[in-house]
Amino acid sequence: MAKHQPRPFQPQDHNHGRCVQDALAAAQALCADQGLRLTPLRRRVLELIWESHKPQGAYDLLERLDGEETPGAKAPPTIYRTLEWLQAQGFVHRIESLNAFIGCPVPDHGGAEPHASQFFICEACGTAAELHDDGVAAAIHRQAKSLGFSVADQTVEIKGRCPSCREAAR
Amino acid sequence: MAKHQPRPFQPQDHNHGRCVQDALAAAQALCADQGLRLTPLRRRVLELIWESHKPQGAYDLLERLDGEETPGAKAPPTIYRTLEWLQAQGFVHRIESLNAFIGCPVPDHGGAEPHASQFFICEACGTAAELHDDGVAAAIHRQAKSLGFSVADQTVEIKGRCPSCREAAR
DNA sequence: TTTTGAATTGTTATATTATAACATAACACA
DNA sequence: TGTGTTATGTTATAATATAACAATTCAAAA
Repeated sequence: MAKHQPRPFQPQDHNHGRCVQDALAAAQALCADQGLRLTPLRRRVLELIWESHKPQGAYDLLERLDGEETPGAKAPPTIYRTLEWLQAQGFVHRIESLNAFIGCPVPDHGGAEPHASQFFICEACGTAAELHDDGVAAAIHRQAKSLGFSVADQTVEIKGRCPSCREAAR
Repeated sequence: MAKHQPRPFQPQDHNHGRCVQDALAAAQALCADQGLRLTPLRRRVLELIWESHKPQGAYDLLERLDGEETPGAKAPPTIYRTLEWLQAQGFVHRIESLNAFIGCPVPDHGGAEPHASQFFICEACGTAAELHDDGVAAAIHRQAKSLGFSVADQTVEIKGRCPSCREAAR
C-alpha cells in the first residue's frame, strides 16, 4: 500500500483526518513492534496533539483532556509524563521557543536515535512544519567539527511566514 | 588599536576580564553612538551576564543583583525588563532551550537588524559559544525558499561537548 | 490462579519562569 | 522650572514544570 506522504504546509482544506490516522497508525505499529504500551491516555494525548499542525502547550492539552474520558480532573504531571513518553518514542517533538509540543509525521525516521529536525513555524497562523534537511545538519556538523565540538542534539526553530499567510497578506 | 578577537570555547584560564571589558566598552560605544541610555542597572546586568560564558537564568541574575547596589530587593520585572532592553540592543541573546541569557560578543555584528547566530552549548560545563556561519544560515534559507517560507528569525542551539570537556573525559 | 514486581496513573504540593498593572522616580529638553 | 517621556519600583498573579508519594493496573512467574 502506498504510504500517505506528509508534506509541509499543506492547504488548510487538506484531509486532516488522514494526518491523524497515519500518525496514530504509525505509533500503534511501532509500539506493537517494540513491545511498548500505547495506553489509552497516551493514545488520546497523541490524538489531541494531532488535532492541528500547530504546536500545543501542555496546559492546553491538559485542559482538553480534562472533562472528558475518565472521571477525575487531571493534574499537570499527567500530561507532562505522557508528553515525556511520547517524546522518548519520537512521536512528538518539543518546540523550545514556544514551550509547546507537536506531532512528528515520521516517528520511525532514523531508527532508535532521535532525528535532526528543523521546524519552520508561521508567526501568523501558528502552523509548524518539520523538515529534515541534510544540508542544514551538515552545515552544523561542519561548524562543530571545526570547533572540536561533538554534537548530541540540534534545536533548529525558524520563525516567519508560511506560504498561505504570505499569500493572504497581499 | 587592534581589536580583541573573541573566540569560541577559549581555555578556562583565558583573560576573562578582557571579555568583560570589551563587551562593556562595545555597549557603551554603541549607546553613545545612538543616543541610547546604558543606565547603571543595565550596565550592571550586562556585567553580571558576562561574569562567565555560561547562559544565566533571569532569577540567578536577579539574585546576584539583589543585596548589592541600591537598597531595595529587586523584583522579577526589574530583571526581565532590563534583559529585554539588552536583547533589543543586541547586547545579549536568549537561549530558548535553557530559558537563559548570554552576552553577545559582537553586538554590532550586522547593523541594526539582529544577526543570525548559532549557539554551541556544552552539556558538561555549561559554556556556550556564539557563531555566525553563513553556511548554516544559507542552508536554512535554501530550505525556506523551497517551502515558500519567509524567514524572520532563526533559533539554532546545538547541545553537546566542548573541546575541553571532551579532552577531560578521556 | 494467585502472587509479585514493574510500569502507569493519580494526587498534592511546590518550584521555576514570566508578565500585567499601576506607582514613583529620574531624565531630557523646551 | 515645568512637562512629557523613559526608566525603575512594587504588588500581584499568570504560565510552565517537577518532586514526592499513593493507588492502580498490568504482565509474567510461581
